[in-house]
Amino acid sequence: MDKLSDICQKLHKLDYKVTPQRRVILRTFMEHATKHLSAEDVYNIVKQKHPDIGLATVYRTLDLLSEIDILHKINFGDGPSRYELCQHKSHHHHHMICLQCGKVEEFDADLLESLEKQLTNKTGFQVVNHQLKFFGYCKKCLQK
Amino acid sequence: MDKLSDICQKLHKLDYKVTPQRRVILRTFMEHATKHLSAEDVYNIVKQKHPDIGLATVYRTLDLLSEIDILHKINFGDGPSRYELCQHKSHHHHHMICLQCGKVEEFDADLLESLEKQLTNKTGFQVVNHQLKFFGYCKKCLQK
DNA sequence: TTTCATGCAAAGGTTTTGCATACGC
DNA sequence: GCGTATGCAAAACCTTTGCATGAAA
Repeated sequence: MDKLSDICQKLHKLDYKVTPQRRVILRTFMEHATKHLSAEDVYNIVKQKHPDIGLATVYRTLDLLSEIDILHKINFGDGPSRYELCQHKSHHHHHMICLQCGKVEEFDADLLESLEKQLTNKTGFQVVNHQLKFFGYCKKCLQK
Repeated sequence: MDKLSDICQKLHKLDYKVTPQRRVILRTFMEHATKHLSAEDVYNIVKQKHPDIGLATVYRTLDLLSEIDILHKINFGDGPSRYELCQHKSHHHHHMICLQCGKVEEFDADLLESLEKQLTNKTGFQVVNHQLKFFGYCKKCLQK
């Protein structure tokens, strides 16, 4: 979908500088597209090839990238906030969190459009995004 | 719905002690049923009539009550976790978070049952609860 | 050359923990 | 009386901030 160069262009257009740190953090998300990384996760991955990076820079970059809708910030209720690339699908992609083992799986579906319309009609609230989490037990844990 | 005495009975049955602190924290939620209280909120309210209570006790009580499904823990992405009484409706009650003013409103609907069934069929994940948040702009902010 | 980004260290906010004491049962 | 719950203070954990330096445009 979005390539690194596309995202750098977006940064440019918005008058943000394209620094090596921002580049390497973005690349980290592309190389771990299926995972939900915390700031600490990103920091540890990036430090291997870029040992001088600071944790504060990671936080600032994640904030920035969330602000401009490149990353999506989620909190699963275990400690830290986690981030994933937005990509186009993200609006219809939800999380299943296993209460036993803590694993987070993903599920794509869009049955919320009609619910959103109903909500706007009733309340006047204009929806721009939603977040849906399912809590329960994953297949593996059920088999035990 | 659930009265204080019912909840105390539940504590009893599970071999937890019914202390004045637990009682007063529960009463706080009953008296602020429409709000989403953080640990600090609860602490400040309770301290007015019970100045010796400790913040750690509040945290431990909120944890306990969430564990046994009396309270429901939510994180709206602004600092602290917040809590509300579960009550029976809570499974079909969702939150609308205004990106402008930060106000949290509630919306009741149950269109997720069919989605949950579909999810279980496809993935084998057994759902016990869900959490749905809508982000957008509230009526008041739209009018400005 | 100007301005924004970075690294470091310190501070801030939220939550958890250890331990001696107090209290429900 | 036994064992859990409490209060306090300290620590742990996650995140933000101030400031001097460094690098992108």
